[in-house]
Amino acid sequence: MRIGEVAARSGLSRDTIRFYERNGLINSTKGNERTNSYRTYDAEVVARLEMVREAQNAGFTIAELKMFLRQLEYADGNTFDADAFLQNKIAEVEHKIERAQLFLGTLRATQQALANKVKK
Amino acid sequence: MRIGEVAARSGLSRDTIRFYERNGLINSTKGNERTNSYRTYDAEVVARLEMVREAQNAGFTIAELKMFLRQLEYADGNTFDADAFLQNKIAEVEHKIERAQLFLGTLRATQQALANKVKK
DNA sequence: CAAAACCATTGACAATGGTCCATTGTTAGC
DNA sequence: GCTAACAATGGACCATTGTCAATGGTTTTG
Repeated sequence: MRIGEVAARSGLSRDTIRFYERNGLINSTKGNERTNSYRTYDAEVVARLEMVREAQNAGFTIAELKMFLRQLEYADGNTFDADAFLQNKIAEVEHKIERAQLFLGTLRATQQALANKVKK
Repeated sequence: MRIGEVAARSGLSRDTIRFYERNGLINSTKGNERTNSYRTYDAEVVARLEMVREAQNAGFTIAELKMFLRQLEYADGNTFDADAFLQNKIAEVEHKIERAQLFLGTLRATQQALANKVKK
């Protein structure tokens, strides 16, 4: 499929998709028609973009994502790095979740306090 | 206390603290000595900076934090906005946590897949 | 009292994650 | 065949979140 369709399916702008491609998060091939220079995207990139969004939400930077996705691809030779990297990231995300839950408590308490103030 | 102590206690740089103050996340007063222009910080700002860090971790931008902290201060008149704002934010953080947990699953699965590949 | 450490202010710089624009070319629909 | 919509490329631009350096003054300390 072409970039427009990827954009429509993923909800991202074409510019963003190209930006991600420049940064190595996805890739495309040259397309058959030799009349143009349009790129062709595999259907799987949509899923991949989905994952990118999840990972970003979890605090991954684009540089980290690039590494992570490379590991998904051909995790053969340098598996040591990959494992350590993942281990780190997992711990990081876990920690982040814990702290978010704490903060959620703060938010709820604030809401509560506010409600009381109103009733009074 | 002066900015240096705040920095030491909070673990943030003086520049960052000033940056936060410029952006309305904390404030200071003028200090008694009229020989200098040093600012004085209340002890509570350290706790406040702590909360700022938590909130940022949970995805708050500085602009949002500013609003939130203002509500904590004098949530009297416009409590409607504050409540809606908090409600929104709570839902947002909850959603974020859920997604982070999903992604954590992906990370673990990847780690698992990698481990299997190695054993093979 | 001299030097080291601290403070305020200003403005430049930087990294991250995009977004927008202009230009040029291609394709699709009427 | 014309026009609208789509695509590629390059570079400018943007907001956010800080960080750094220069300058000029103040305080602390040995």
